[in-house]
Amino acid sequence: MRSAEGARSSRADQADQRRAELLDAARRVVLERGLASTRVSDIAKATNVSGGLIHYHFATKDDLITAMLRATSESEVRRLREIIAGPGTAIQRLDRVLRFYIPSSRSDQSWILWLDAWALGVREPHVREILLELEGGWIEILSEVISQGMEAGEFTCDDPQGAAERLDGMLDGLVVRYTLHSGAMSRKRLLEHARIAAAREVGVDRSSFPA
Amino acid sequence: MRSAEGARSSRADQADQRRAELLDAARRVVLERGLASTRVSDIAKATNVSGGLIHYHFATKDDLITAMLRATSESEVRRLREIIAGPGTAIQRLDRVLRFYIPSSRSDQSWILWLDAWALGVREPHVREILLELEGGWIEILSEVISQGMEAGEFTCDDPQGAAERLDGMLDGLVVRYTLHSGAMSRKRLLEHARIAAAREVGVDRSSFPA
DNA sequence: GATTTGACTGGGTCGCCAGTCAGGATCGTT
DNA sequence: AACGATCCTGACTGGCGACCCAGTCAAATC
Repeated sequence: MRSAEGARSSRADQADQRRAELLDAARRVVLERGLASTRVSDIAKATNVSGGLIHYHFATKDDLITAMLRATSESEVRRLREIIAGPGTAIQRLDRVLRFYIPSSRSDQSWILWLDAWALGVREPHVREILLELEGGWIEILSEVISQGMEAGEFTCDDPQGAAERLDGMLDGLVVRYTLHSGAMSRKRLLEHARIAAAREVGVDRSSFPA
Repeated sequence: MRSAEGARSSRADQADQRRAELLDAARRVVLERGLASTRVSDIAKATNVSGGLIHYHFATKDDLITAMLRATSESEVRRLREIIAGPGTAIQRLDRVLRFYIPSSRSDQSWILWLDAWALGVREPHVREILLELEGGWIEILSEVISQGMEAGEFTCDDPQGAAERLDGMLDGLVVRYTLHSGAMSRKRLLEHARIAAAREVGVDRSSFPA
């Protein structure tokens, strides 16, 4: 069942690559145009591919969108895990997580995707499930860093899970505000709020955070 | 330009009433079906009215939706103002605000509207403006109650505005979680989080809140 | 080198839905 | 009563967009 094990470009590989390419284009197009006004043909155009090909690889538009959201969510959680496995004190890692949460600049509109997904998730159980896993991932990571800090004697916290839920919620809410009305909430102020709240939750002084 | 000042049912009144009725139906339909799959004809059906009539009172569907969101937002802010103008100690009023924030039961899905509106607001400046006013209203009210409490000597807080922003953000984020996955976050737990965070922000003990 | 399999094209179809329009009913005014 | 303004109806349309399909082409297999 194939020429040699060195074969890098079998038919299956080609299909996988094409699917990944389509997911990528889908993400870009949805970010740019919004879920509501994204057409299958837009994604086809962005990939320089015929409209028919989309439906060859994905049965329906919903399938494509759902797969794209799943892929994005999984890659986000993967990067998060790398962060908390990284070097530094617990507070440094916590700070890195907070900064990863927050859009890195005015032009980073990646959160738009999740605003669309939240609205979609209300009606679509598959999407809702993806969102549940993503949020669960965030909370778990936060709670894990806090526990690490407690073991290291850096932090004090009698309910890491609860603290993680509160922090995660606050960041979600503030990022919505920042994404929608960046004029009313600067990135600096957002990060400051995050550090103040996090410092309180883990029982350290706000000045313990890096400048 | 009219019979007597006692006239309660002039043509203008009738039109106003019909418009209000349509806005109300629009809200119900959007909550039930979601913005994305709400048709103008659905709203017409829900009002027992012809499709054409909608476009007699509202030029476009967008106009109708925007007006509905504006009306809903304004009524929400109005009710909020009543709460903080009400009786009781500052902490009682603060608690009332928190409880007004949180959906009153599993079946209260009113927040779905704002999830849809957030996604819409990314592309529609008019909607974004409404959202800005609504959030601004919440933050202002929170900050006002906190200030009242400080004047009364109940609270300590060196940045009421910042505290209000953090609380508002946290509640937004947690309510999203509650609305989307009520299984992962009970109303009780949500309220508990709100009280813990609020107590910290205003420098009182969590036990100061009503049971 | 013949045949099969899989990737891909592009035109077509079919249903849906916002918005239009011509006309009808009802109200207020004179 | 007559008339104009306003409210309302329901059939219609024009465009759009997801999905289908018949056919092409190239790579894999025999």
